[in-house]
Amino acid sequence: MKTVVHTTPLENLKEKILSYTLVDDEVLKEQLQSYQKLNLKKGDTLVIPGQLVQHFYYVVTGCIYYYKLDEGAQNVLEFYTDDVFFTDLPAYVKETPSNYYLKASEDTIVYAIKKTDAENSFKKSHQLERFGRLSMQEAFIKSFTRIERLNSRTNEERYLRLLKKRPDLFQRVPQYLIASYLGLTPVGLSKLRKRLGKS
Amino acid sequence: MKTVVHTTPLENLKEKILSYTLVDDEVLKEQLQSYQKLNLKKGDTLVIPGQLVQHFYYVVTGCIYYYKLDEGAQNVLEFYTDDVFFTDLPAYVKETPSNYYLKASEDTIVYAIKKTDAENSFKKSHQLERFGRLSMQEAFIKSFTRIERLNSRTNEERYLRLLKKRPDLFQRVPQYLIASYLGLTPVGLSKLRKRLGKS
DNA sequence: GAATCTCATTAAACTGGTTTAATAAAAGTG
DNA sequence: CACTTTTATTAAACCAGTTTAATGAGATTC
Repeated sequence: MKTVVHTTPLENLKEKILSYTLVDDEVLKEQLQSYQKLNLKKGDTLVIPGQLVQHFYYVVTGCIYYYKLDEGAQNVLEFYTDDVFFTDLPAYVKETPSNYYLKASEDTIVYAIKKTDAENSFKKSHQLERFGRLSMQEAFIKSFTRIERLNSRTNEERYLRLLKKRPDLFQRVPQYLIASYLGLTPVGLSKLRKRLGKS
Repeated sequence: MKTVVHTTPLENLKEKILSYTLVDDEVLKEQLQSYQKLNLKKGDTLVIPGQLVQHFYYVVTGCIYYYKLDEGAQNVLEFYTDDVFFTDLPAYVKETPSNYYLKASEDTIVYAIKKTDAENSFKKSHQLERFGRLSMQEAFIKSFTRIERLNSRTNEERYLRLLKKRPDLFQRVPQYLIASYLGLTPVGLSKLRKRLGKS
């Protein structure tokens, strides 16, 4: 009989928060109670265009992709996978209808916290406010590296970089979504791959 | 004789901070004392590659552009103009040498706060921590809209959008930097403009 | 005010993408 | 298993950008 160290999803979230800054146990406990667990099936959506975005999310396992439709074409901005926070921030902050989809590309477990709860906790606790600042800072830096890549690399470099940095994506997400993320058409990515394969 | 309401640069900064959240007067006063005023001439740099980035900055007037060199070519990521906070965040946060330049494209006044001072103030004051979080959130959203544009628009749309949103840039910054910001060569931008002019 | 720099435009040849459409292969589904 | 749906590849025609190099037009400097 095997002894398994069982990590609950909520413990993942707790560890994640503590990775940013120290938070007293009672405060953290109360904060964690504000999160609601959601089990999403492949294809389920958290947000669709026109909706208000009243939650902040955390992916425990699975993959959420963030995209919009431009003249019928999916346009992928980001993939959120294991142990990251996300939401549609512009809509969340401004409380205006979203222009985006947040959709599970596979079965996915997320925790959701209501904006009002999140804001109250920031107001009540300096420590959680700090966690908020630092996680936002991290998100900003990630977003910055995205800009860096979009701006400065050729498609080929971006493809190779993604292949190296997030190889799991190529297993779990269809290639046409990756093409979109790289700013290519599926045809374009296919040609690029062919070109590389030959050399 | 004219009566002029004179706004000092420091008052700009004060207003900016208060635009995010309430901060008690004494706390704010102390915070403002941590900022050092810098008068930059056109071409002066705040950061060059290889340097550590130990300050957070605020542009009062003027324009700082944020770029790196890729095989000799300037690659512009952002222009920071009046009343915005900025720094080279990845280098600032990780305390690793910068890969970028921060350079004045015209005579520019900035305020600078040392990282240690900034961090202390966040630690001491929940209100300033909150200011930190909200300003970071705003920066993230701006960066996000940049990704949105880089990712989803054609060069033509991006050009027209920039022309509309930040017409001042076209007056104060050479066109080849704008081309770089749009992800084009100077030649490419020139052709694009020609094409548009004709139609 | 002549000489020098800096910046924008144009031309020509080239290229890595696009679109559209057909085909092939793989993955669900009853 | 056969059927349908989804995803990836290929081909062909096209185009918006690239590079390189020459020219032009404004600023700057002495």
